[in-house]
Amino acid sequence: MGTQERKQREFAKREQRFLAAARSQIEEQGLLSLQMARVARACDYATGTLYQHFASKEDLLCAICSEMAGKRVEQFEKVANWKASSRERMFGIAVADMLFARDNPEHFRLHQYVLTEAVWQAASAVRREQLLEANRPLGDLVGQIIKQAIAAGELDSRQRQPLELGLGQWCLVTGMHNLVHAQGVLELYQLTDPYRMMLQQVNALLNGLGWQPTTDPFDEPALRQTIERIRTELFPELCREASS
Amino acid sequence: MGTQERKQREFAKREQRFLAAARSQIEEQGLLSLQMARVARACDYATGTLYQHFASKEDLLCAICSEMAGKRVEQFEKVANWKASSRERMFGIAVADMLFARDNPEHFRLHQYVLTEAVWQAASAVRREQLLEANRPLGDLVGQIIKQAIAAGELDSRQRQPLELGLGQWCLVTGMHNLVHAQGVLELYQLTDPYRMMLQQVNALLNGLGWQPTTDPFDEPALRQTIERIRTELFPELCREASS
DNA sequence: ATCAGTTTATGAATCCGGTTCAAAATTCGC
DNA sequence: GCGAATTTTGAACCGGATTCATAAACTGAT
Repeated sequence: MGTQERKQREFAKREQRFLAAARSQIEEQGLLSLQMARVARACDYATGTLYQHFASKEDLLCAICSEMAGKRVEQFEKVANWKASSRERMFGIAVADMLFARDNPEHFRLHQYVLTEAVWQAASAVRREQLLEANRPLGDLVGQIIKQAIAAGELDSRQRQPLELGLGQWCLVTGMHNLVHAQGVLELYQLTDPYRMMLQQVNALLNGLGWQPTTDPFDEPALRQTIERIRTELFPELCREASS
Repeated sequence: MGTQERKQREFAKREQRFLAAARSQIEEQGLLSLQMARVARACDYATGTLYQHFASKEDLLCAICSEMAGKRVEQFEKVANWKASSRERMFGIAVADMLFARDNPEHFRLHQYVLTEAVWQAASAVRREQLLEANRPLGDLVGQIIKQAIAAGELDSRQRQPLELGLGQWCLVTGMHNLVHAQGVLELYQLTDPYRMMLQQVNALLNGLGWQPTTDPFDEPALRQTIERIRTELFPELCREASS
């Protein structure tokens, strides 16, 4: 029966509208002043209708995060399918994330907030699962790259699971996203251009894992050139300057 | 005049009591159900009195974080003053943090929450500054170790600022604390014993930076032995098992 | 087209807990 | 001991998330 499906489609569409409205409110006024009633009003619905979709405000935030995660996965996919060495692609993952962070400044802030105990617990189990699932491909893609590196003899697995080897870069990148959003911390130590530094450390880490071919992490011109190449080849639509 | 000072002391003491009460409530019932009125009641004061000390709930959380940061600094100091090579001390910092995380399971959860935009903005400027200052020694101590490593010829600075070189480990550790507290993420990829993996990646990173003497990150017995040595020599009071 | 039954939308009322502030209690200086 | 100044009190206030009784819309059968 077609009516059933049409309804479902319309329901899904409405959810999109709610999510878009919420996102735009966050972008304009910050996470702090997001109000459920306003989101509903902005889409010409009553508050209660919004609650047909989201069990709570935190649930809504979780859903926004899942949506964004999809976009991030797309960027990771481009890198994973890139015709380049395993090492270049692994490094490309970090670059992609840096570009993603610049293109979606609110995303990691929100992500950080959502993963907080207080928020996480207040979201529905379904949404939590959904967010985890939306993020799973990120790990899977990185895992693939690592497997290929091992198969190609460019990395010695040392009998580790693929993701175990990639965990360091994962944490390094996550940690930097955090640091960047922690108002005042980087300033405290006068660290500027954090993502450039992050990429240097990523290269050092990959060298330390023995991932071939090794590169000089502190060769700045080469670093800039690599970043530029990745941007133009894989993300031509992101045309902003390379400087942080 | 002595009365003035006595008052100040008593005021400070009361603040301690409030902080302790809040901490114990968080420990017992979770961040979610911390209530200002309950904290005040638990210390036999009225709600308003609590607000003489803390401008807001978030302000209180920030203060708790600062207090804990002091304890963390003490642990870092022990490592920094340890009679051991620069490389061992740098690695020791990561171990100290791992032990701290086990000993204070709530700390990093809270820290993560407090650094969130929504919470950070709601704390008073004074508290924010105080928290940053409480954390500054962490970076300073690491910076010292790095300087000494360079001076001793165990690390090539490549004309970087000390902390720039240490940023990778910093992010790696921070990222892991985050991951560990993000319910469900590690399970998703069946990663167990995350801190052991973190320490391996730290060693790989230090190797990649050319920090002498290099070690084999995946030599498990050696890793366990090193951790055990650090624990017994520096943190005899933390006597729990080494397994995660 | 009409009707009973069912689903969905509405938004005012409820609830919750953080925050305030006028009144009460205490302390201070004399 | 007394009036002024300071501190404490906790009930009232307030904002905003959430609920739910009611109204509206839809469904499918006659």
